[in-house]
Parts: sequence; structure tokens; C-alpha cells
Amino acid sequence: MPVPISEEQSRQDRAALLDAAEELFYARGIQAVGMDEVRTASGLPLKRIYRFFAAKEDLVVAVLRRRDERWRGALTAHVERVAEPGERVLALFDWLAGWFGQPGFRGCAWVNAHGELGSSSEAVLAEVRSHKRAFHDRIAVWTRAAGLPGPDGIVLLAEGAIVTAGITGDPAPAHRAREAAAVLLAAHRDGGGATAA
Amino acid sequence: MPVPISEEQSRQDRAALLDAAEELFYARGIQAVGMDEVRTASGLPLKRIYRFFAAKEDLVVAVLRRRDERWRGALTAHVERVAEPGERVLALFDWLAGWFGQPGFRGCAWVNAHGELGSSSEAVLAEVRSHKRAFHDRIAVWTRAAGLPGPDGIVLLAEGAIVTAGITGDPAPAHRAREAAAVLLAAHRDGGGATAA
DNA sequence: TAAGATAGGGAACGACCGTTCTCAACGTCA
DNA sequence: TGACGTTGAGAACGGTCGTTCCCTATCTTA
Repeated sequence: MPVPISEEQSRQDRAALLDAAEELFYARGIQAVGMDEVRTASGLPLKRIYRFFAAKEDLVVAVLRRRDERWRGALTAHVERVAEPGERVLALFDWLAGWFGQPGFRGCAWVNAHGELGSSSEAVLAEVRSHKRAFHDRIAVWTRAAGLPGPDGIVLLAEGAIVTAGITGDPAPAHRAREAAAVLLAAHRDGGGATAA
Repeated sequence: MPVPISEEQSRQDRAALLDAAEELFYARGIQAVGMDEVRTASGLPLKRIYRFFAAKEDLVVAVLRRRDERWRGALTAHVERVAEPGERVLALFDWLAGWFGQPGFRGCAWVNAHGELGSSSEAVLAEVRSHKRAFHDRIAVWTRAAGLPGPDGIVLLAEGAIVTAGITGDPAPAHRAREAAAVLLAAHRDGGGATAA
């Protein structure tokens, strides 16, 4: 190829690189995937990969960040199609059920990255915490509209479902979490507020 | 040292090896810790380590298995000091709060191991699933006595609390999960059973 | 057409991995 | 006492990691 690379081409190559790395990292773990494998899967020369990202750690962070945008975007799009606030909270768990059923589902990419690199990479740790905070804050908007005193019960049910489905390979935890969430919603619609969640 | 090694000494050395490996693996991840580091921390020659466990994978499985016994034993001992069935379920979350507050707490060792090795080691995957099944089954005994229709709501709250506290470093999720669990218990004591959890 | 700049392909590098092997030192028994 | 067997300490091995470098091919510009 010639002298410079077009900006459009560069954008596509960067996306292909992130696609390849994300799929490999999620399926097999981050440390288990070497840069040579990322090169083969992306079709990009190693030199260009290292021009995009100076180190593997930077690539990992970029993968997590882009996945966060896509993941939360899809979640929000699904949930906010539902109008009634209580149903909207429950729709979160329907979306999770769909995710759990996808082939290759292997739990939460951020939880996995945290377990593997959270203690050795400050940048990865920060990215994981940022994602979890954003997830929590998004749910807080929905639970507030539904009259719940706080988002935490719903958040914990969702996190528990993700982790459990990831390990067992069974999407059922999404439905169990949805049932529990319905109880929380009903309890705060009807009567009690004493032992609130 | 002399010719054979006494059985008692062997037991102690094996325990020291598992102690050292568990602490290192939990703190820094499994792949990030080399066998040389396990050797230094345990004070055992590499040769003896490989006589105990033919491969690192076997050591990892043994560490997880022994941790499972100790972890579930401590949980059960704490919880079953409480007599009233509903309070007994809630005591689970008090125990979690104590665990989360310990220095070096970094989430669930089995979830972390699953994220790192679940897709590459069949033996680790089986050990992780076995632990989660045992945890689920233990909670089922307590929730049944408390009149809940199933253990899953409580299990998911507990799993969510562990994962969230591990990432944020804040023990508060244990208290939020306890509050949500109290709502689930109250809902099934008082009235509804329609949208059960 | 000739000179220059930049790209791709992949070898090369140093470090470290899990695992095996060598070897001297020591205690036991004939 | 002397041959034997087992140990501890760590060097060594083959492989792989993340990262860098070399070299040729290609396109642009004069």
C-alpha cells in the first residue's frame, strides 16, 4: 500500500481491531489471548496495532469502553420502549434473559476483567468501576420513576443474575431475578416502607 | 534433611502450600502468579510442590476446593447460630458484610477464577460450578424454613452483593442486599404469593 | 525516471512461564 | 565406615509473551 492511510480506512481498521480483540478477550480471557492472535484475527499488521494502542493494556481499556457504550445503549433502547415505570424496571430483566441466551455468553466482561486484571492494572480497574457506576446510575433513573426508595435491590438482582447465568450457562436466573424484582416493586407500591430496599 | 518425610510434616507442608497459593491467587489473579512465586511464599522446593500437585491446574483446583470448605463452613456456623428462620436468612448478609470489610477482599474467588480460566480449564470450571451449586443448595435449606417459595431471590441478592462489593471496595452492598431480602421475606410472610420469588 | 517516505510482513528480542533435571548434602542401615 | 536413597536448592529447557526492528515493496513527488 501507498504512503498515508485514509482517515476512513483508519476508522474501519480500528473498528475491526476492537471487534477482533473484544471477541477473543471475552471468549477466552484477556491474558490467555496473545497479541499475535489479535493480529491474525484482525488482519492488521502488529505495527499498526501498536500505532493505534501503545500497549495491550490500552487496547483492553478501549475494548471495555466501546463495549460499555454499545451494551448500555442496547439495554436502554430495549428498556425505554416500555412506558409504565414498573414494567420498565422489569424490562431490564427481559433484556438480560435475551443476552444470557446468546451463544458464547460467558458472564459480565467487566467482572471478568476485574478478576483477572483489577489488581494489576489501574486503568482496567478504573474502566470497570466506571461501567458499574454508569449501570447503577442508569437503573437509579428507572427505579426512581417506579417509586422505589433506591436502585440497589434491582441492581444487585441484576448483577447476581449476570454472574450466576455466566457460570451455570443457564438463562433462568434472569426470570428468577425478574420475579424477585416484581416483589420489591409490589411491596413499595402497596404498603410498607419500613424495611425498604 | 533425612530420607523420608513424616506424614505429619507432609500434611503441614501441604497446608502451607495451599495457604500461600490461595493468598497469592486471590490477591493478584491466578495467571499473574508464577510457580516460582508460590515456591518462595510457601518455602517449599519446587520438586515437592510438583509431588503434591502434578500441574498448576491441580493446585488451583485444590486451593478452590479447600477454600470452599472453609468458606461455607464459616458461613454456616455464623448463620446457624440464629434460631428464627427469617432472621437466619438475614444473618447471611451480616456475614457477608463482615467478609467484605476484611482487608484484601477482592470479590468472589470462584467468580474470578471462572472469568480467568473457566473457558480454558474444564477442571476449574467444574470446581466453580460445584461451589456455586453447594452455595445455592445451602441457602435453599434456610429459605425453605423461612417460608420462601424458592432460594433464588436470596441467592441472587447475595451474588450481586459479593460482585458489587468486590469491584467498588465498599461493604455497603451487603446492607442493601439485606434490606431487599427483608422485603422478600415480609412479602411472603404477609400476603402475596402470586408474583413469587 | 529517480529519490524519498511509508506501508506490510514477519523475524528477533528479552523476559518470564510451567515443568524437569542436575547435583551436592545428608541421614540411614549393612 | 561406606554404599544407598532421598532431599533441598536452583539451574536449565522449551515455549510463549508483549514489544521492537529490519527489510522489501509500493506510491508520491520532482
